[in-house]
Amino acid sequence: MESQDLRKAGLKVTLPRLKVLEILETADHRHLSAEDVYKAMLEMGEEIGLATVYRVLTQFEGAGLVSRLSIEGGHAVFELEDGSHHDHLLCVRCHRIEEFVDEVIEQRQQVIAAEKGFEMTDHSLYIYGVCKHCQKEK
Amino acid sequence: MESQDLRKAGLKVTLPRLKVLEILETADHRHLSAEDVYKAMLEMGEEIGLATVYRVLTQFEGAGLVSRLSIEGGHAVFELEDGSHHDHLLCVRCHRIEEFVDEVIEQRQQVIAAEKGFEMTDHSLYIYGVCKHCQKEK
DNA sequence: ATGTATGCAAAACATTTGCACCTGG
DNA sequence: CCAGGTGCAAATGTTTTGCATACAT
Repeated sequence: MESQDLRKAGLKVTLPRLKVLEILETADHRHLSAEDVYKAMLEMGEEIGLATVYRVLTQFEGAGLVSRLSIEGGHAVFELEDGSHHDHLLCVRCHRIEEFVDEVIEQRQQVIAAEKGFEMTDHSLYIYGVCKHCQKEK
Repeated sequence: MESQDLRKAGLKVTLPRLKVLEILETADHRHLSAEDVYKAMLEMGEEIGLATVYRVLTQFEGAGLVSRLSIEGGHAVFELEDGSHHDHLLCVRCHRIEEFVDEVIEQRQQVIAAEKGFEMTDHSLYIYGVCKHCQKEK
């Protein structure tokens, strides 16, 4: 029951929050923009303001329930946090997003940060390309 | 003489363009936002509109004279293109930006893209951390 | 009750665009 | 001279905020 997750995060269990969680869990793609969530809510027949969606997603991010991807080109995208770190591959044609994990890269990053005298706190890696699907199409 | 570079790119050699190039070449840091360039121009006593800075930088990007970094947190940053591909390390405290090249990571990215059936067109990698300098300060 | 959450509209940002005027070749 | 470039102001798109109202505990 996700109400617990909300309470644990110090957030009151409200309808909008539960609905946003539900959408993140049941949507066909794991990666949704605030706008996507907003539209999905309306389609579900739930009243909500876009501002609330942003507020809720930001709070969820702070609580570690979701993570925010900062993709090139304006709007942010959110995904449910499942504890497993991973990076992303993005199709420049259809905007499909895939995930991957690569230990070699993870380690090299540590080494590079150390070489430069940085205490690494985070990193972001996006590989852009044309996915299988879109290659066929033309 | 950089007028040549402009002409080669099919751009008229105008004062604003030359000045923007000059600022990119002589600024103390290699990485400047449009706003930074704009302010530098004004300080130099040159009249320019912010819109022009954006237009010029975008054209330069198209011409391969500069590249655009899409860092987290809103505004884009531009650097003079020197032909050598590299990625970036960013200090989360002082916002210093350092560059690095790592063949191992470059290759792994190719492999990952291939495994996922992507034709890789580009990638963006940013390592965030606390730089040497900022570690001492506190 | 009472401190949070919400919705709406307005503000804030970074960036882009329309348009009349100016300028380089 | 004339296509292309510039400045300004207004438009854009995304995200944030102020404030009065509504709700969870």
